[in-house]
Amino acid sequence: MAKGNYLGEFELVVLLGLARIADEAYGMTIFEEIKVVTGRDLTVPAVYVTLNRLEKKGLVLSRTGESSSERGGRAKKFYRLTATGHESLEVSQEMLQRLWQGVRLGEATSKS
Amino acid sequence: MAKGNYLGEFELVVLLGLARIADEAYGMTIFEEIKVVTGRDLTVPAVYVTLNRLEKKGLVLSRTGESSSERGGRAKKFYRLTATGHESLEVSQEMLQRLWQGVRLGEATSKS
DNA sequence: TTTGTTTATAAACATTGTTTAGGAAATGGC
DNA sequence: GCCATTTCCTAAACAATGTTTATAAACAAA
Repeated sequence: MAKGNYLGEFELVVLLGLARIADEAYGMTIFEEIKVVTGRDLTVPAVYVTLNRLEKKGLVLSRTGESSSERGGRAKKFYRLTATGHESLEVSQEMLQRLWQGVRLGEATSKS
Repeated sequence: MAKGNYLGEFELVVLLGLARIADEAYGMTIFEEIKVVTGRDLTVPAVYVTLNRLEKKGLVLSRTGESSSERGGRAKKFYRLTATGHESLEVSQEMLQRLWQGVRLGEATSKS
């Protein structure tokens, strides 16, 4: 396992997408949430792959929903954050906040 | 090239480390800055590898410093952000801000 | 049983993250 | 000069994460 075990870029995005959804979050919902909020051009499987990896790492947990969707379709897998996933978010947040503090993005970057 | 071309997790960290240093930023300085600000347990080569990749992508630019360090030692490579690198930071910042907004980290995550 | 819908997985490949080992370029003492 | 030491950087390999393409599971309705 990696040294610090920090969240990858997309892992963070998916985790935040999940965290934003109050209830009954599953693959498609998370996909939509990310797409809407970020405008990012992602694909559905990308989200699934990442959710599976996050689950393997213990950052999220899933339960399989009851079979009957409105009309047809495979059962949903609902996700939620674990305590560890929650902590990972906090760690990422703190680290990024500290790094961003002291950065002035609006000014000249090249003078020489 | 990747779809959205977003900054990787460590790429962002290095870019921010660089951005925080007003002048004469080079490998060791950036390494130290990241270490001090984040408390992260990184290695020097990790920073160099990433700087090289960022330069290849046009996000940073380097110039080789004059040879004379205090007493002995190879010449430094000073780095600065390019306009593109600057934009990448802005894009990352906006995306993360939007995602974080609406996330309440202080509350219960599991109820069922 | 066939068709259509929704959701999810599998496998492969590309990029990024991290480590281990070593080389380049300078200084100072002998 | 030659050798040891200091400082900084590179190379190559491997591990983890990001992304795509193709495909399958599970159900409803015709």
